[in-house]
Order: sequence, then C-alpha cells, then structure tokens
Amino acid sequence: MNEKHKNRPATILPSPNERPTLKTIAFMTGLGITTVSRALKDAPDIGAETKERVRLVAAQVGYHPNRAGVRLRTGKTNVISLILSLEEEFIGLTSPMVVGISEILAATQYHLVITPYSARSDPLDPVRYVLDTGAADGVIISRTEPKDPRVALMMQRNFAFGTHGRTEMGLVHPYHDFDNERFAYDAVRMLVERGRRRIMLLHPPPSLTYHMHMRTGFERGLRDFGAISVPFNTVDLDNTLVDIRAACEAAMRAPGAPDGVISGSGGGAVALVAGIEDAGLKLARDVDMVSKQSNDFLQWLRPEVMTLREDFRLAGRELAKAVIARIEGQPAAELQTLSFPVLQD
Amino acid sequence: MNEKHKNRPATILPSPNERPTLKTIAFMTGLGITTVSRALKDAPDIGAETKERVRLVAAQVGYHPNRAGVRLRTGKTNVISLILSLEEEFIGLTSPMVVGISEILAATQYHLVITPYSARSDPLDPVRYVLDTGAADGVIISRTEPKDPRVALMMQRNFAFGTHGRTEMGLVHPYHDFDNERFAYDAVRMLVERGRRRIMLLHPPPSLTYHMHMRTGFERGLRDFGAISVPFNTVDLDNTLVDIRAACEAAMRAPGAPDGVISGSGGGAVALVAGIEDAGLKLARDVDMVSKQSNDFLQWLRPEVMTLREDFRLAGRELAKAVIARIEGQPAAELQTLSFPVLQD
DNA sequence: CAAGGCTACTGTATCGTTACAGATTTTCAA
DNA sequence: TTGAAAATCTGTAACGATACAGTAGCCTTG
Repeated sequence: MNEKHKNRPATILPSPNERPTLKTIAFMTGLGITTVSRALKDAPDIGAETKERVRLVAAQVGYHPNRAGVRLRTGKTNVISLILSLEEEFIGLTSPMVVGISEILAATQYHLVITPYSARSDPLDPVRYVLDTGAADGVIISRTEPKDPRVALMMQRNFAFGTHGRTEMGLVHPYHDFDNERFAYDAVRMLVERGRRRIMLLHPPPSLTYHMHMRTGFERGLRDFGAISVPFNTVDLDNTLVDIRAACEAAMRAPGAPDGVISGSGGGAVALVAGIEDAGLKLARDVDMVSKQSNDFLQWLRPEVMTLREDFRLAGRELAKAVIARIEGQPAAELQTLSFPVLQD
Repeated sequence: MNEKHKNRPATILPSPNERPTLKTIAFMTGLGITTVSRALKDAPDIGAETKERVRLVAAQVGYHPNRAGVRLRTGKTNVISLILSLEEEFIGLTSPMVVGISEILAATQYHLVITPYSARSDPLDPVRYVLDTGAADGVIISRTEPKDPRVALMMQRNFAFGTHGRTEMGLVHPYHDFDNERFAYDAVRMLVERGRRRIMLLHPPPSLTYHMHMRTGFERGLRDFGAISVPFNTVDLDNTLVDIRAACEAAMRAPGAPDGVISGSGGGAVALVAGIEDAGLKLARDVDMVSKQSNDFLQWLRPEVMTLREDFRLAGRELAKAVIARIEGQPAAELQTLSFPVLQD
C-alpha cells in the first residue's frame, strides 16, 4: 500500500526454488527484514495492518524460520533431549514415553532428540554432553536416584530438566513420578484379600529412588494387613529375565515359599510367572500375583495375574509439559506431578 | 572499518566461562580463525605441526563445533530423522529400532530426531516437513507401501533416506527388509511338519508392501507342502488386539476351522492365542501356531507357539548405516539389505 | 510554533562457521 | 641470481535470524 520510495538496497530477487527467508518476505512486501521479523513475532511497534500483510505473505510462501539462524543468534535450540539408556529392558518401558512427549511437542516448535547412553558408561556423560554443547533447551531423564548427580549438575548450571522419578537431596526440580509406595501397599492388600500371607517382592535396583518408595509401601502393607515378607534379594528388576526366572523358581521350591508375589514391572512379571510354573505351581491356585503393568500382553496370557497399570505415556506428556514450562520460567515447585496405580479391568 | 594492520585484530580475550569456539583456539594458538578451522578438518594446506598444535589445544579446551554455525553456513544439519507413527501398536515394534539407530549414530556426529505423525494425518506430512524445512540430512521411514508417495517425493528431491520395507515402483533406494516371504513359507512348512493342513494367516494390512510378500510365501508354502488356506480376511495386523481376538475365536468355532495359525507379528500372536483359547481349544493339541516374534514375552508364556525372530535392532543399525552412506554419496543400489527369520531357541 | 513524545519502520552488528580469494614466505629449477 | 611454484597462513563475506540503536513523520501541548 504505502510505497514510500526510498530506494531499497539493491536486493537480489530471491531465487524461486529456495526456501523462503525473512529476506524473501521483505522483498515481497517491500518492508525491511527487521520489520518482517518483528511483525511475525507480533512486536508492539509494528502496525496492525502491516502485521496482517506480513503474516499473509509468510503463510502464502510457506515460511518457516531457519532453525540454525535462530539458534545461532539467540542460543535457543528448540530442542528437548530425552536421555535414554539403550539396554533393551528399559527401552521397552520408555517407548510409550516417547509417544507422550511427542504428543506435547507436536503443538510446539520443539523437536525431540534422543540422546542415548549405554549402561556401561557414566550416566553423567550424556547430560554433560548436552550441557557442554548446548544441544538442547531442556532434558528429560529416567532412572532417577536419591542423590542423583545429574540432577545436581543441571540444577547448578540452572538448566531446565524434568525427571521421571523423584530425588532426595532437598533440591526442588520438576518431576513426574508414579506412586510406587501406593502400588506396593495396594498390591499387598490385594494379595491378603485373596488369603495370601507370605509375600515376595521383586523390587527395583536399590540405587533408584523408587526402590525405597516401593519397599516402604510394601512394609507398610505387610504391617497394616498382617502379612510377612519372603526375602528375595538375589535379583532385582535390572537382572535379566532368565536370572529372575531362575531365582523365582528357586524361591518357590525353598522351604517357606511365598504364596503371594509382587512384581515391580510388567517385564519382570513374565519371568516370575515362568519361574512359578517351572516350580510346578499354578497361579491363582498355589500363588497369587500382582504386577505393575504397562502393556496388555501379560493380562491376555495370564489373566490370573492382577495388574495395576502405570501410564508411561502420561508420564511423557507430563514431563514434556513440565520441561517446557520450566524453560519458560515457571517455578519448579509447580511442576511436580504424581500418578496413581489404576486397577486393570 | 577497513583497517589493514599487520597485527591481529584486537581480539577480546574470550571469557573463560563460555563455550570455546574457533576464536578461542585462534586466540590461544596465535593463529587465524580460518587456519584453525582448516587445521581441524585436516585440510592439505595446513602444516603438520600446526595441525597437531591446534588439535591439542582443541582437545584441551574441549572444543565442539557449534552445530548452529555449521548448519547455517553449510546447510548440513547432522541430523537423521526417524519418522514414527505414534499409534501404540507400532511404537512397540519400532522402539528396538531406535536402539539400533542410536548404536550407529553414537560413533558419528549425527543426532537422532523423532518426527512423529498420527495415523489420522497424511503420512506425507512429516516427510514434507523435513524436506521443506531442511530439518535433517536423512530420513528413515517405516510402513512402506508398494507405490509409496513418500519414497517418490524424496527421490524426486534427491533426498537421502532409507525405508524399512521395500517398494515396487522401479525406483532404486536404500532399504532394509525382513524376508517375509520366507517367513511365511517356513511357517507353513513347520505347521505341515506337525501334521497341520488347514492354515490361517493373520496378515499385515494390504496397503503395505510386505503384505504381498507374506501372502506369496504363504501360497507357495501351501502348494509346496500340500496344505490349504483358511480365509481370515476380516482383520489384519492393524486391527486392535481385541478385534483380532474376537475374529480368531469366531474362525475357530466356524465349520472348517484351521488347525494351524500363522501370525505376522508378535503382538498379533497374543491376540490369536487368546482367541484360540476362548474357543476352548488348546495349543499344540488342537492347533499349532507359528509367529513372528520380536520380544520374549510370548515365548515364555506360551512356549508351544513356534517363533521366528525378526530383529528390529538390526534393522535400525542397517538403516542408519545405509542413510549415512547415502548422504555420503554411495549409490543406493549398494545399500539394500535383507534379513532372514531365525528360529527361536 | 517549538519541544517533546509517540508510532512505525529500518540499518548495522553479531552469533560461529566455512568458501573463497588473496598474502607471505620458502623452495627450487634454470 | 631469479622467477615461479609450492607451502602456509589469513581476512572478508556470507549463511538467516534478532538485539539494538536509531530515523522519519506525525501529533500533542503549552
């Protein structure tokens, strides 16, 4: 509309095949590059009509800001990094989390980058990598420990992150956690209601925070409902399924064998079922079992096993929301959520 | 501004807390930025001793090239995008692929970005997004169709990609595929060897390329080993497990019910087992079953089911290698691999 | 009507890197 | 001794975006 002919710097006509940039739009609208940039971010010093015109042209030519340009200039990567242990056992659990995270990120500018590490290496390595290279604006980690050095490091550097699981360091940070204490407590109750008294728990590795949560709920359940614990300390959820199966069979054949079993994960439950049956026992008849479950397989093939569902997809959603909110400056204390076991069917 | 001094431009000492850049190293070594850049890429016009010195200092200060800088200047993103359908059913399968891909990328500069789409939207969308925004140097896709428009588009744009599964358009591109024809053929053989004659196949959706592969192997097996097909066309592997289970039960109760069942995926097999048992039949006694399997669950809970393993982790590794090789200019014809069913245990 | 303030817009410098076109010194054949 | 070639090294411009410090015109206000 208002052509005020100061002759514009001799802009070369942008070649029509290339990706449009701010320059393209500036050329098409007759505005300056800065104006276009500010118009697109709805800055207050740009006229309403101009903004409209710029937005229209931008949409028309399919403008997407160049991520490298933004990132170089502002330091903002628009990336959330999910730090994943590559051991097969965990990836099965974390994959629904990827779905949840993606669901949230889809509505934003953020991309999801998978930053892997192997159990044989230091879990701090991937975190340090992201921090040192500025590879992401925020990070999501799992397998959280009570005194987690990754959390300490990111807090110290004032870096946005969320943890799947809680810590116990007196540091306030975003997390999402499943109430494993309640899970174990409810599990004991369910077993006792079915007349079971001698209960065995397949617990997470002691290094992880939720080990203590689960044990606490377990012990409390034993006390409140009047059952006793059958020790099962030779294996935990980080052992291979083969080891768990063998250990379970041994426990089932030993004197004072359990008549109730609790599995802290769905994968472990499969091994426990196999171990129980290896020992010639039958579910529901000789032994009852409660498992934490994330997929349907177990339930379909051994409906006798009672399952309490943990929703990893929800965890992904909550964590993605929390990390983004943290990046945007929301206080960490407001970004802590807990989810509860849901009886399956 | 055009100051032509002999002495170096008045470089400000890089603040010690910031990430080191080429400038930092240039300052420390007393060299020019260009020289440092070229030394680090082992360019032929830099002295051997200089290169050594630069490399030493770079390692010392923990230099990582700024990805945004490289990307902006060269257009190289150093990103591989895995395009994932977010439906829970598929994510379970594709997650071991993430592990395989990560294993390969870990030794390179590449990052893995998950680009999701939902089944309700156009599968072309994520591909177009990557192409239009230059979000990655290469792409990996699954659920490949015989005339796959994503493949056509990326070929036309001369963009590096690899497909999990083959196409049939006369276009030569990198792929990794599982030999589903052989799987079905072997499966029929295994069933016939156990005296089964009336065989039912749970096949993939007809739109996917491997549907035809599997059917071909199936039909060939029926002919070669003298068995007959029991139609099972009301459901395929894209249906929910609940639907598959119900359809299977119905088939098992119908006149002329099958005595052998083949499942084109591990997840489907669980539903089939449940359906068979719903109909009051017993595995190994009334019906035998062969399944494609990717995890151990089924095998542990129904060892009667014979399983042929498909290695998704290997697929991830092969595809990552292929895409990188393609980016580096290797001919697509050399980047096509096939893997074969392995009898489980 | 001058001074000041507001509105709407713009040019320049910069982020870190690399392509390119020199520049300087050394080496060496004639 | 003299070019010329080889060996090393370097400055500038650019990739696309944004922060910042303007500018130009117009409107108040006293």
